[in-house]
Formats: sequence, structure tokens, C-alpha cells
Amino acid sequence: MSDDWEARLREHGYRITPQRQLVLEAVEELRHGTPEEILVEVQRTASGVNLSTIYRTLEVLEDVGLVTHAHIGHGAPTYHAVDEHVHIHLVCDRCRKILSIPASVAQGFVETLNKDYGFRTDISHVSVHGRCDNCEAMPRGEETDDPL
Amino acid sequence: MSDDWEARLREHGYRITPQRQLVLEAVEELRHGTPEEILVEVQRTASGVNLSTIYRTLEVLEDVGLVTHAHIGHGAPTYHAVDEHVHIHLVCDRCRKILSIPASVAQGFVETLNKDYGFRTDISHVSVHGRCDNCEAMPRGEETDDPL
DNA sequence: GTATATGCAAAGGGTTTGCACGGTT
DNA sequence: AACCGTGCAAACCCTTTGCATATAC
Repeated sequence: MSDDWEARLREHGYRITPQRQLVLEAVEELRHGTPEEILVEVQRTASGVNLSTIYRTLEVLEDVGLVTHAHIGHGAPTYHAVDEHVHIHLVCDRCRKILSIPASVAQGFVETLNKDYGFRTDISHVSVHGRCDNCEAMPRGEETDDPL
Repeated sequence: MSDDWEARLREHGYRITPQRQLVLEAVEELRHGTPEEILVEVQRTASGVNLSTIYRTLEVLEDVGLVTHAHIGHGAPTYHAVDEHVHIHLVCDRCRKILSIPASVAQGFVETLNKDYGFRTDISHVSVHGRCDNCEAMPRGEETDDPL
């Protein structure tokens, strides 16, 4: 865990609490986690922690720049620690697997948006949906067909 | 409205109903609409229509390929008619405006995903978040800061 | 000691579902 | 006449909020 997380919180006027430490650790441990999943991970250590604390804590951690979230569909968002490299999520609509690829792949696209449309974007914030390698080759039948 | 919509439904074993026609018309009229907004539009003509019918109908219309939806953040998804040109949504996180740009802008990106990662994508399904021209220039202060 | 953070429970959006009735085929 | 589609109400998931207590500072 980045060791200046305490400083980060303090700088913004937030206090250091066990819950905040645990949530940050859980996010780093899970790499991709929904609030619910983070709760479960946190409760392995501290069973008394409440879901609403997870939400409030994620908000704080996001505010100070220690975590971010991305939407992978219509369900709950997924959170990451920010010290991982920035990445894009490729979500397979058939098998539900999530591929993380370097954000640099989208660099040209992002630059075009900026130059041609004056739009500054954070491409990592949303996911790109489609079919992964495997599923594209797979015979029809066992698809999820849940249009996220 | 595309005039083969009845055929489209029948081909897939669905029936033709006033509600389905109204929902399709509403989607085309609105161009971007959440289920709730579509309900309101539909109710201008038929006040008795229920929200659950909107959801069920959108699912059907999506199944037969007459509409699609895209997620613009943590709120409700937004639906379109498919006969409009495929586009990408640029959502400004500050002023909430939605810019629609041709999907062709992302062509290079999409091809890279396919070639390098074997991932076939529908880029129009999700939105790209960031700051629009206007807001990027605007002095700080009145931003939404709601990290969709 | 004081302000912030937490736990709990209740409320809030958005969406789905069971069921009986009504409409399309 | 048979079955699908609809309205209604209840249930559901995810998230937010009010309030009293506990904790960091």
C-alpha cells in the first residue's frame, strides 16, 4: 500500500481511521471490487464494518485520489487503487470476463477527441463492451445475452 | 419511423401492440431517453401505460434490433432507435451535456482492440466521460463534481 | 472537548417479477 | 380459444441519508 495514504487523507482534512485503512487495503487486494465485494473483504478482518461505511469511505478515498471507479455495466461500479497503471476494461458480454489493457491503446482516440471536439476525457472511467477472443470463436448457445 | 417494425416484431414471434408502437415512436422522438423519460413521452398519448411495460417493451425492441441502449453513468441507461447513425456519447462530467459524435472517430481504436486483443467491440454501448470544451475553459466553482 | 466518522435502520432511486385481466392472433 | 402482453403492486438491488454513539484529533 502506498505509504503516504495517511498524508493524503490529512491534507484534505480527513481523519485516519481503521476503516479507511481496511477499505484501501481491500481495494488493492481485490484489484477490481464492487462495494459489496469490498465489504466482504474488509469484514474478513473487521466483521463489524457496515456497508454504508464502505460507500462513504470509497467516496473519501476517491476524493483524495487514492482510488477510482469504473462502470462495467448496469450493476455496481468497480473500484481500483490508483497506483496501478491506468487501464481500460474490456468486458465480454458473453462470458463476463474482464480484460484490462493499458490505456495507451486508446491514446490516438483520446487525442482525436481532444483536438477535434475539444473534449478532455478519462477513457478508463467506463468500460468497452463486446466479445472476447474465446467467445467469438465459441459455438453459439451458452451466451449470457445480458445486454449490460 | 421505419415501416417494417411490425415485420421485425412478428419475425421474432412478438405481437403488435399499441404500447410497442408508442414506445418506439417515443424513442425516436426523444433521440436519447431514459425509461422514465420514455414513459412520460408515451403517456402524452396514452396516460394509462405503466413503467413496467416500458421496461418490458424496451427489452423486446432491443431484442429485435429496433433500439439499443447505452450507459452514461450511474443513473438510468439511455435508449436510441437503431436507424440513427451509430454514435459515441461524450458526457461532460461538469455540465452534464452529452455530445454525440460519429463512431468512426474510434475506428482505429476499435481495430486495435480487435487485432491486438481479439476483442470485438461495440464502442457505442458505453459513454466516454470527461470535460467538454466549454467547461474546460470555464473558471472553477460551478462544477458538478459528481464522478458518474 | 469538539468535530468528524461510524453503525444502524429507514428511505430512496431504478428495475424486475407474480399475478389476474385484457387484447392479439 | 389459446397465449401473449399489460397494469398493478410488491419485491429487489444498489445507494444514500438521519440520527445517536463512538472515535480521532
